[in-house]
Amino acid sequence: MSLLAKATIDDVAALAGVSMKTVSRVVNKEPNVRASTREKVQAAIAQLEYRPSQSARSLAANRSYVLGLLYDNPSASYVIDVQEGALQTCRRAGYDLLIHPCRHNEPELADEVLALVRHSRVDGLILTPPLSDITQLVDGLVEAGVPFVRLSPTENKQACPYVQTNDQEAAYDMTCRLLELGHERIGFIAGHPDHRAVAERYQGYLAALKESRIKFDKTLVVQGYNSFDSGRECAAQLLGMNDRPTAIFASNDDMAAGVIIEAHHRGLAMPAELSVAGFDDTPVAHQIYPSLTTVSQPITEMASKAAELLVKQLQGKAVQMPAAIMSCRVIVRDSTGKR
Amino acid sequence: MSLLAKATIDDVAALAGVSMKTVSRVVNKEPNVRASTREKVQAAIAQLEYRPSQSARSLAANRSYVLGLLYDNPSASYVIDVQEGALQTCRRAGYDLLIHPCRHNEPELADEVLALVRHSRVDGLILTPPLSDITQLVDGLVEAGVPFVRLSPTENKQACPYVQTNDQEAAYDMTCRLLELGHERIGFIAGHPDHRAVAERYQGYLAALKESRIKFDKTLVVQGYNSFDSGRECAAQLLGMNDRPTAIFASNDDMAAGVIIEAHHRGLAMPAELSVAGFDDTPVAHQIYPSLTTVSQPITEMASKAAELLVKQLQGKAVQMPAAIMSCRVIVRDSTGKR
DNA sequence: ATGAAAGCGCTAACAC
DNA sequence: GTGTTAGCGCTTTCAT
Repeated sequence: MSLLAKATIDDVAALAGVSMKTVSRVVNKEPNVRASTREKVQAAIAQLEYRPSQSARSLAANRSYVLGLLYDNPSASYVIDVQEGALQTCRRAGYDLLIHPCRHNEPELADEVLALVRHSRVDGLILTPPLSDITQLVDGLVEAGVPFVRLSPTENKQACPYVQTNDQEAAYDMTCRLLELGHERIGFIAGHPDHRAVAERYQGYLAALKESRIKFDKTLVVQGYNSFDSGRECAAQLLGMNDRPTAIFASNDDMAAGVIIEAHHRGLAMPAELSVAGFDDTPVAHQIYPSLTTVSQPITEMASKAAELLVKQLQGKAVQMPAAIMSCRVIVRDSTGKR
Repeated sequence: MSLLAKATIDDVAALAGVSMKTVSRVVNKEPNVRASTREKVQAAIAQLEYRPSQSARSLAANRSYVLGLLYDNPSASYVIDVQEGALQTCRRAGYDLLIHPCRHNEPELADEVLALVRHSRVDGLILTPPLSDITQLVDGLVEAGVPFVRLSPTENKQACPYVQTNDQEAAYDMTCRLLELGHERIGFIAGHPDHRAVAERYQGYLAALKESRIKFDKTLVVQGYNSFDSGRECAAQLLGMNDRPTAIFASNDDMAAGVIIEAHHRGLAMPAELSVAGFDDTPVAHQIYPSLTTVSQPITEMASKAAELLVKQLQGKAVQMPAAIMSCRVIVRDSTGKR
């Protein structure tokens, strides 16, 4: 058991018959090492089970090899997926991931995050919605020169590299499907205004209606706040109308679940009397009755890609600013049907 | 903007007119510093906004000030809650948290984790179910002398400090309630055998039945695997019986959600024709129809407490091995009612 | 109660 | 292509 061994770079250098610096070059994949030398060193590393000390290299290089992941999202599954994606890249690139839940409406958020960067030795940050659109935070990071990337930002897109999905297009597709099913009165529950990425899904709904021959009725659009409870309240409002909608499209699954509950309590059969659609494909979507037609996003891939962009940036490689755009896909389940 | 300042321990020492070592004593709350000296130093620290460099102290002290959180749990909300609790303690105690999802049935799990400890400079580990009961892992950590704590272990309890809940008692209570509602045929869906903490809830069900005048019918107990789908399959089996149960108690909420779906598909009214109970109080419990009667555990507090025990251990303080036992509570919602 | 000196294991800057 | 020399900012002895 070589658990106590703790080989250092000097041990490797001695065994390989080279200098410390050469070992360092091999470890850090720097150029200017002869192939044969590299192999000797690698053999020594393997034999001694040498692993560089992160603290030593952090101290010497003044970098932490830690990425910070910032989030303020009530959806546990979203956060877990983002973590998973970020971790995949971190493992590949030799970084650690520091998770940092915070409050997007905390007035001193920017200071808090800058303190994290300064004191908790984080080399760069990954911002997720709704933090991606907190102007004060984004500006603060740019000003302080902190490397960062964002998931699904909706504004200030030149501030940093980012990854996003075609949400609006997917919302457009979903609305078109409902129209094709014969629905003419389609209620829409808008997302939390602070959570721009969700809020903007409304544009897709609008676009689809404009293309159709249906006249837009603004009383069919109600403001939600992304939570199950707000979804239920919005549904109560929509379903209480004299000429109630035959379909309701909620900007996320939690709200759609609220719609379904409210419909159950009103004794409405779904999809016979009411079609319901959501967005996100969270676990609840297939755990409720009827199972929810929704839109799935490649969250893990987005996060993994975002972390890659950040690592590239940290390695000094130019990152293409036009960013990565990934595709959502509509998942049809049992909650939608013909009018 | 003192963002570039980067005061070091020398700067503080100079300003306070003391030696580096004295500053170090103050920062680390060591004894043998006169109160007046301490104050001078603290003033200097405040004025310079000094924060110790983690990498420097890690290198010098040969500790990382990082705790590792290990998990392999399909419930995103459980993991998020555990993270939150662990983070609370980490923030207070000056530690960082490294998250490490893994596979409990991976044959080389123990080696993987030991490599993490050895190379990723983690001072101690927090194990969550079902990892808390992976004998090979637990034994490996003990043998290697790695400090660790566990959440909800069911065996080998002397191996390390731990925190647990009175699951079995809560399962007993829940079963009693169903009996009081007049149910005489209560189906039970057991938890995944690998996930001992969940699996042992069965004992509570058994105990309650034994105390009652109801005769135990083993055909009412089916083996689940903690997932929604397995819950649904088990429900299909139970509800397909000639003399089907009037209540079903599933060992966790995901399986209970599966039961509810299956009942919907069979056109059974709940709770009129079937009562359903779950365990865990995950978000889905109040998002489904009917809302689910279940048991709530103080997950965040457990994780926070566990991290505290670990930190104490790392600080060399003796940890009381009898460990902390926290209470669950039954939450009655709409899925249960009189027979 | 306080201080001086010696590293911790690595990278950076500059030789050669 | 490779080696030498200084630190990075702390904690640890061990003095005093």
